[in-house]
Amino acid sequence: MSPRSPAIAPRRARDADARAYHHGDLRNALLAHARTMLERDGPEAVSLRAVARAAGVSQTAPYKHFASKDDLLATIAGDGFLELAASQRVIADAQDTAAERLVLLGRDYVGFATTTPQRYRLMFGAGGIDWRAHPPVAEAKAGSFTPVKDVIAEHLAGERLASGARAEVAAIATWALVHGLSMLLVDRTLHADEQGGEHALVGAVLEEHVAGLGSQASRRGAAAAVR
Amino acid sequence: MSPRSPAIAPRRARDADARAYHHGDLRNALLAHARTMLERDGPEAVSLRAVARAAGVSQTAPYKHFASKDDLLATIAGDGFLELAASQRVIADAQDTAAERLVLLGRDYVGFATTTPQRYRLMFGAGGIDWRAHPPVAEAKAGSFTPVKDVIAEHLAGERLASGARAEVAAIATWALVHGLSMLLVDRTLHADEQGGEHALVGAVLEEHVAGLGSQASRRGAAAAVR
DNA sequence: GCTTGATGTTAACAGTGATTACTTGGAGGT
DNA sequence: ACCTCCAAGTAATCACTGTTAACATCAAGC
Repeated sequence: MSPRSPAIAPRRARDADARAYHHGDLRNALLAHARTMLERDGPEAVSLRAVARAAGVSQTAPYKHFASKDDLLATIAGDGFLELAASQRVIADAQDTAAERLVLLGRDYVGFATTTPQRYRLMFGAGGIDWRAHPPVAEAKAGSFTPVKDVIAEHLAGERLASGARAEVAAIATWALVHGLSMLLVDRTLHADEQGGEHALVGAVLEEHVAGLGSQASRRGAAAAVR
Repeated sequence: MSPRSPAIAPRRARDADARAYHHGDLRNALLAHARTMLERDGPEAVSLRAVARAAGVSQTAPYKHFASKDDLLATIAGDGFLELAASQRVIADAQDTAAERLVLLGRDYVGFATTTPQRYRLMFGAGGIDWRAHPPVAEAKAGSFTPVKDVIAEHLAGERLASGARAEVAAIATWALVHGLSMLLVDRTLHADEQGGEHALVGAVLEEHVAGLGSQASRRGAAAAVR
């Protein structure tokens, strides 16, 4: 994201007086204030004018850096997906068992969601913005899912009956499970502290899921589902 | 929901002229138009004024029937949760195996979500309304989860090691799985037709999950998660 | 038949996203 | 050293939103 950030900052030559006519780094300042307001009030309550006020500029100044309010939010969401993807990639490439990495991936995913819950909500549709209208965001979103998909494939590689379709289903199920858990926590439908804390809850749910993935019973179940 | 609907409609005495000064059944007309616009444009784009226009009434008339826009949306969401809960209850009380009923519950749940996707988004936080500020909605929401919880408890009742905590975790995992799948379908992150259709996808995911729930492996997994 | 209260309407306020036309001032070529 | 150009700021304005206050209407009950 942040496509046009110049390699070397051409402004802010004088270092002292921050309040020139030209702001110096308004784009990033706007993003920072928007992120703060996003996490405080939620995506629906973020106002471009309020962001501009917080940055100390006129209400139309943001339009020199973002085509629209949606464009600003898309930048934040896209950065979020890239951040998530990078974090997941590191875990996926670690040395542990595939099963262990799956649990770690799940913990990391849910942790990402609960650390910046409003951003997570934004990333998954809460502002009513369709990322298909913002291709870089759509790409980053898809990319954030590939580490899980890879590790699932690896986890099921040693199995008989391990068709590609089965790995695909298992990957979708895992994503759905972790995403659903994140959503229920983020919108406060579930309260982690009533379930022994996030660590214990995510651990219990994921260990059960991953163990089930490899079991004889789940193979029978998956086979039965085809009919 | 819809608390104050009179037992017998006291107006619309003359049946012909629909355009009296008093609308006759404005409350329900507003709800109907709101539902239509909700499903067409999403919760974020629903405007109380547009709803009023659609009903052919002044923009402040809705305030005689709803305290605020959020109140109108809360009514729709609450009705949605009641509808979902009723449908789930019927399946939970059917004659099939607990395992079979779990799959049917999942199908029903995902079907509910994908039939009226924008309403489902509204019910789960899109629109930025916190149902804790609308107690009847919060109750209806909690109630829509109990059928699954009951059947999970029943499913695990025959097991050794079947502590209440384990059933609780399994219920949460199941809810998260089905809710996550619904969300991914509803916000078009996933496309059911690329996965063999919704029926096949939900079937595959749920059969695998339910089979895993009862397996030896999942018991080992759940035990391991405690550490 | 008069009063009353629920159900409408009109007018207004503050806040929003966005567009247009303007000003400013720093960077680079001559 | 100057001068031009254009990215990055501003002010004014439009259409729209949620919400409130004050006023109008009409059906029903005493």
